[in-house]
Amino acid sequence: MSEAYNPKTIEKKWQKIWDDERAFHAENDYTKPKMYNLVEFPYPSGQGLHVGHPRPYTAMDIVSRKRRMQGYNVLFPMGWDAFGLPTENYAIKNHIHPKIVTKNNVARFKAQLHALGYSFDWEREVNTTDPNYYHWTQWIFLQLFKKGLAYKTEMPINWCTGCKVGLANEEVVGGVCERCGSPVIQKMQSQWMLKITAYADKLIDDLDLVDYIDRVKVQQRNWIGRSHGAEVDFQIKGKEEKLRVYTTRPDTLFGVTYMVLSPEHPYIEQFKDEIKNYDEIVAYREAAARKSDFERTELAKDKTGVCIDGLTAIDPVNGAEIPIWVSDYVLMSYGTGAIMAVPAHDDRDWEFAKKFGLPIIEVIAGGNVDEAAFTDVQTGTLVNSGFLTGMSVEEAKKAIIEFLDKNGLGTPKTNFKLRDWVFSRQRYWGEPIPIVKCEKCGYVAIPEEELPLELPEVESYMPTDTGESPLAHMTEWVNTTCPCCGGPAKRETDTMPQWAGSSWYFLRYIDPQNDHCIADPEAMKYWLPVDWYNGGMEHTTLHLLYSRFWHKFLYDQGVVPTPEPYQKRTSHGMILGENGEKMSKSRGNVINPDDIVNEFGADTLRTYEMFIGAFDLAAAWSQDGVKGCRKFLERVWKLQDLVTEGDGYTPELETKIHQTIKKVSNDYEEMKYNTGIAAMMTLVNEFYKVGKLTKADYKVLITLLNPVAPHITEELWEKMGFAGRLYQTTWPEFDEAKTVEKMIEVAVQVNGKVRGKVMLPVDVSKEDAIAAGKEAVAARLTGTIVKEIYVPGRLINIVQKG
RNA sequence: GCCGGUGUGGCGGAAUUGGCAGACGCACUUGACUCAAAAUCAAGCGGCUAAUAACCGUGCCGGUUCGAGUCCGGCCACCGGCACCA
Repeated sequence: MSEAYNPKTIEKKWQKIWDDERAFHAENDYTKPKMYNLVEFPYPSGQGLHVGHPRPYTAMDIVSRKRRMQGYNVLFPMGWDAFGLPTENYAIKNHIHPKIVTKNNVARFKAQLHALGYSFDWEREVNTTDPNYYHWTQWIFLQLFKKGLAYKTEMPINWCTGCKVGLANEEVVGGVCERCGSPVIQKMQSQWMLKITAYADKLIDDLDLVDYIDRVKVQQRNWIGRSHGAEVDFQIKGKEEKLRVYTTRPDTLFGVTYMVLSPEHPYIEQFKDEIKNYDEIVAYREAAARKSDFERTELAKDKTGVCIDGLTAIDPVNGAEIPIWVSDYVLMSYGTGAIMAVPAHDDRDWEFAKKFGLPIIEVIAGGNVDEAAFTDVQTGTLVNSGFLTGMSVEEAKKAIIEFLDKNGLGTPKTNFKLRDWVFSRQRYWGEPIPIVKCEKCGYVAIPEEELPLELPEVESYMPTDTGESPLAHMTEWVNTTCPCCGGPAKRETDTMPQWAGSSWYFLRYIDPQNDHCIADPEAMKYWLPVDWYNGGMEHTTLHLLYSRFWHKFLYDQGVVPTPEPYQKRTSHGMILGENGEKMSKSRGNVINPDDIVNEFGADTLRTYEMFIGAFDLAAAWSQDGVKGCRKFLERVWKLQDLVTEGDGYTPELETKIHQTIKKVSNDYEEMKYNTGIAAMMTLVNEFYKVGKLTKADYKVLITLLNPVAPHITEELWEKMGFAGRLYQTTWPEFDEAKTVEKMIEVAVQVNGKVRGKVMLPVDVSKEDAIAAGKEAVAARLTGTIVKEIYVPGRLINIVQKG
């Protein structure tokens, strides 16, 4: 009898051996086929590891371990995304330097990850708060600055009243701060911006080059929000000036019955003398400005507006004189801040026209514009539209854009919803922006030799209500000289957002110690792109988009060798509490992974998280389910007592073994871990049914299981006296011919209902199969047979009438 | 409102993509072992049934097909994202 399975000792033992043997170190051996697997590096929070972390980490660990055994040079690194507000807030509250807080948190996270037995190459560990790392984050910023893609501008920003910091649009969710839930207000502030919009087209188009799961691509496309249309000029009656609008439906130009300006449109000021009801319009503008984001959303259905008395526009295609309104349903921040309204074919314009009694002119037949706007672009035909009449929407669009262009009345135009990236944060615990402001020279980059520009020590990390970073109080640090003219200058005191360090970290893993550049170009050429990147859906329009942007910029600068950073992107589902709700302290349903490791072992936790359900869907925790997985590992452990000497597979299980190798190998690659584990459970059950197994049988089982449960299998490998280490062995092969059963049970249906079964040889002819099937259900064949179907290896269906 | 996802036993979930619905696991029931319990092992386990008979059964309604969880049309519910983007 073998001794009891004791994960505590086994797991520590093997973790030490793997460390000592540098088992998972990825060499820059360019002769071997490579695979670069990436998981999102964690933010080392004070709470420690969450049970959500091991799900993606174990999944990619499985793929990495399997591919190593298949001969790949696998890079599977880990690091720390350690700048960020929670650390800073904790530091303020407890009067500890954020550096110390970070160090402690990293140590704890690392110990926890280590205890889970991941095959990370710890020699390539990176930390975004390390000056040797953020040296290169700053360097990338300087390249962006030099190419005009980083600029400073005074603009209204999203100001979180809780965190006292500016936020990117992507960080504001439903009018409140994504992180702390405090209300977000608009505040004028001078901000560093990154021109991500310059890459909007490439960020959409190049999605065709990569293998991302569809929902990621769809979400990125929607977020970037590209639309094709035209800008059209409307003459303002009696003036030189024209009113320029953006429309995606220039084909409806004959149906324009009014125009709308955004309340902030400059023409309101410019033509204030002509506008007879100027006071009324200013009052409307002020009322609109006072609306909170929440109110604007809530009131979206109920349109408001004021007609400008004294200004009208002329329709460029038919000379009609059109009133101009002001309404807050038109945004200054998109297009030209003004629209042509076609109530017959736009829902919003239709609502507005109905409310204010404006005319509705149908120009596309196909609907009933008295009832609702007709917005279908597939089926309608143009009417009441001069030279466009009779055309389809598509034809009309082409024709009108050509017409406008030729006559100087408008131009084709593409617009995006994507805005530039607000890159300043008024906080301490981030990368200093390596720029100084000189009275004479303006904003000047600090010389690259001076990088890294390190964070100075400050007395207080407290953020301020004035919107200034804590760094602003460090006068001896702030006051410096201009690298350009030598005159007095001030350092930028804003820091970078947390997204900065994570936008390029996968490059640094390739060559983490390099002092001369981001990473050695030869090494990047070998390792890039990342072959497989798994991460959370919540990062789709943030981190994933930002890092694609930076990578594309670096590609254009010749720094990196590939246009896209990640070849394949997959995403895992969330782990929910036992009650099916999101885990949180306030709900009291948090599971601590340390407790599971202590009670059941890391291998059990890993197995359970992979067995819990489909990898891409959310799944609720179940403590009983954890026990079930421990039981499975116990059964694998105890099989050692049933092992007999012998080279080949147990004859009666040979087919099953080949099938299992095939199934598990495929399932790991397709992230169907739950069914792969189920297949191994079935095989274990078969071994117990037979009552014995050969060494060869056992070898296959523990090799297949190794990526999921690496410690127990490595221990069993040693106990069985197999040569070398399990992690160094090769992945088992299957013989396709041997995965096929010789005799197959086939269902026999009569009129589509199963009425019997027959055992048939796999290669039976259709005629013989049907004959055997008829015999099996002879008693039921009372009518006239009209059809006989045989699906090889599956079923026979006899269709009869009467 | 728009976009995406999901809906299958008491529960988590399978189903080779149009071919025997419920693999695997949990929970439960019964039996063995035990003074007893736990653990372990064995058997059972969708509903209706005396039944291993028949029938019903994959959110709802309809359709295509010899055959539908899977395809088509029309709904409903829940989850996630976006939200006056012209």
